[in-house]
Amino acid sequence: MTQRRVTMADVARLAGVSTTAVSLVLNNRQGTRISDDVASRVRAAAQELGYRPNLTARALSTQKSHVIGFISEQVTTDRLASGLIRGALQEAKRHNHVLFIAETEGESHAVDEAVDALTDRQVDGIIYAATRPQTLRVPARVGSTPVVMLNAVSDDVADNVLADEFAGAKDIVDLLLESGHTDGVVIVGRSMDQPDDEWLSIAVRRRLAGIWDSLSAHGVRPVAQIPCQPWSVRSGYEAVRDLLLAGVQPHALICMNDRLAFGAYRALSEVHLTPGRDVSVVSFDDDDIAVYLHPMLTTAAAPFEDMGALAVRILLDNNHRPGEHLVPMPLRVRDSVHLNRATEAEFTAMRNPEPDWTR
Amino acid sequence: MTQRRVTMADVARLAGVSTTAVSLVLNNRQGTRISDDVASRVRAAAQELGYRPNLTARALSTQKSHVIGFISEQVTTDRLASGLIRGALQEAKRHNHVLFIAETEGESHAVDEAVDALTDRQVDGIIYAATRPQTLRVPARVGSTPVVMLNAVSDDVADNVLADEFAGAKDIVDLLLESGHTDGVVIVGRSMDQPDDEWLSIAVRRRLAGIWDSLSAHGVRPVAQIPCQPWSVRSGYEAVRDLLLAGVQPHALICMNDRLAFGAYRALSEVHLTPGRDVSVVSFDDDDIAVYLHPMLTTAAAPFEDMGALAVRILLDNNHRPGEHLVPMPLRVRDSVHLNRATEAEFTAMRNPEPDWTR
DNA sequence: CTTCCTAGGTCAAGCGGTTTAGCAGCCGAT
DNA sequence: ATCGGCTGCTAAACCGCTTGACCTAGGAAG
Repeated sequence: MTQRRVTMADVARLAGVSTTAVSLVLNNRQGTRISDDVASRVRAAAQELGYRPNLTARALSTQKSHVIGFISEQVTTDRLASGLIRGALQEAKRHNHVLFIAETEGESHAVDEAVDALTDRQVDGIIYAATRPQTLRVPARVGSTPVVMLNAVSDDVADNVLADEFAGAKDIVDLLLESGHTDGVVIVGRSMDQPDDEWLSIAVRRRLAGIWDSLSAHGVRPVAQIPCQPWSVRSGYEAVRDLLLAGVQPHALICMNDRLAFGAYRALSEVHLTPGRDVSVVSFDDDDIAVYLHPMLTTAAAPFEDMGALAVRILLDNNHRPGEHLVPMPLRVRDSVHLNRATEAEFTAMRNPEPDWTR
Repeated sequence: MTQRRVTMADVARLAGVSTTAVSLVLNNRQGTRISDDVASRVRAAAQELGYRPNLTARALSTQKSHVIGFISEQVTTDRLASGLIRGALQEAKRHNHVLFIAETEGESHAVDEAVDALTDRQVDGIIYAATRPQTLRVPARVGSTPVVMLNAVSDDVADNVLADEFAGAKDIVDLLLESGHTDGVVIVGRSMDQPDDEWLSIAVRRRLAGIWDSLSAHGVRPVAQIPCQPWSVRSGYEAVRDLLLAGVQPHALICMNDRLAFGAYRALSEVHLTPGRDVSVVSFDDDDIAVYLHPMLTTAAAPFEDMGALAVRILLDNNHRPGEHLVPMPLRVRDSVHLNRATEAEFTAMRNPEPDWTR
């Protein structure tokens, strides 16, 4: 029951050596002169007793806890924070680190509390993850603990990792246009000349820039651009419904995210237009709903897991060059874009080998 | 830069007392005789220096880390693990605890690794969360660290928290039947007399029992029961499509989960039957997709957040009575069941005040 | 004038590791 | 014989906090 955990002293006693020797052997430190005889005795003893080092004690002594703090506005919400966490988790594990998780729900006093709770526990670094890539102030009180912003930007913090929105947008629109869908292009979610507002985060800005870069490279002008305030299913539905009511016949929809696309699908099906046949649709994020849709959505995936992993790597690598780290957005080529022969050949390899229909 | 963190010794020096005094004051321990004068000097000094205790050191000394380990098969996946984590997180925070997260992806060696990683860090307790309420063996090597199973059951572990599937099922089917939908009842997902298989977890068993309890209490016999192997969107679609093809006209669908319901919706709409008008649909889990559906799904919600919170409370309360802890499943009364006057009055209060359409 | 409380603290030994300085023995060179 | 240098290992300080044992001065009691 209250069996004391076996300590280094126990191992030392059994092996008939000092704890120093045990420490040196078990951490197999180079450059220290320990005989093979002692080394093997120590190892045998440790093995026999089932010794495991107490990492709390080690942390106290070495000032390295092998723990990373992960502060996030929310831990739940579709793939977003989940993906970031999951990526960070796996990368941390490979480096024998463990993750503290804290949630702030956007309240700034909660951020301070979380930072305190983590630094009080000697974390080796802090990852601050936001649900939307915004510029935000990170609490000054981080002391000497390194911080990296994940899916966010801060003036005070050197490192931040973001999705490569520009390239992703360019790629997915290239796919659309090179499949021949250059007429009747509609952008759902935002117009280029719409005035700036709180919604215009860095991510949106770049996503839009990528779209336009591709459009003008192909000499294409959209027939309509519809701003939407929240990027919700309802907004997408209303936007496309109104468009159809106004008599516009779209042939290619560029939706600013998957939720808008979901709404667009509904509006299209109401007038018996089938996505992927009558209208090609591309979108962003690869939200969970993307594969629930019928036909499944072709979308530029937000690479959350990769981003989370990269954040950890940056934190652990103390001679990386600081700055902005962009993670590519992989294209999920599914069924909402009708491919022509050329693009079929080029993009077919990108298809999900096994769409997770069965989930 | 490399500014040393202020320690208790610093505070003691500034206040002109011993570290013992500082410790006693700052932890305001009762029954120790410290003058008000000293106490206030200590507090002032701590305040002035911005002292924060080093919790690693404290943990080493007290053998209590104020950290809880959370091992989960997956951290992501729709509301499931996310909800459990989120609930645990918030409850932990209220008790000044922090959560370590570890993920196993179902591999058993990963479980051992995770347990080691956590116990090496002196966690005060471990929560083991599964994605499906199964009976599973928990590694023996947990030593003296208490464990609670979350959404799972183990013979070796005393405490486990589960959703109250029986009551939830009974409630949601009561709602359906008392709204007058007693003819043409179809159970989608499992038949009562289906042979046991790996899918028949405790949760499913109880859910089914609750359904039948309600049915027989109301003297209702379903016109059909359709087993489905994975409870996926596709299965639900195929099940209902085949049913309709066979000429059965359902008026009330009891779907074993929301994904099946999603598929059922599609099959119904193909023959121009509208859920909530022509056919009432009830379901389980309150998955994310439940509110994306049109009309929104009336479902018995899996109370993941409450379950996570309860697990933490159990772990921290060392004189609770051990055993099985059931958490009620709240009904989400939305639009897929056509209510009659009586049930309207009774259940209308349960409606979500603000459906999160806008997400 | 001792003795005994008691109020008000302090000392020092942990907790379980890491790490620096140093010690003993042995050998070859001077 | 002396000295320096190497090899192989240990003593002890330290990381920052907690805690049971102990110490001291002042007043009350004898």
